[in-house]
Amino acid sequence: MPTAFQKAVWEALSKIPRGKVTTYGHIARYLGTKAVRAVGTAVGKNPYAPEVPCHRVVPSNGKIGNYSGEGGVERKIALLKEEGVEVKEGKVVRFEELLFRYEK
DNA sequence: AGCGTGACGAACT
DNA sequence: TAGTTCGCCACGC
Repeated sequence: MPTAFQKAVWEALSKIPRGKVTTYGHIARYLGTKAVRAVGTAVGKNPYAPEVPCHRVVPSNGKIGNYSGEGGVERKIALLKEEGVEVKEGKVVRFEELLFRYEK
């Protein structure tokens, strides 16, 4: 049974447009919490992947971060590339340009 | 209620 | 610049 917090996180994920990425920090800010770790925990337990684009979430340093789904990080990178997000040497290329910013 | 863990972030050394 | 420390809080035990 998903908690209200997790549903909120997944809903935020679903707002990310194809070919873009966002960060855990942005999601946390959007949800009104300072605990990005809680967001990471919730995203990691996403049972709807890849229906919910959890692979479009990366750390604020522009790297890929982690992925609990099938194939791990490599799979995450493959999914991003298919959407037009370039990934080189474990990090997102032109990260700031591809960064999706939530509206308040 | 307390403790450890976690797909992180920012500050500090 | 890299590595460490602390903070954050949801969740399971």
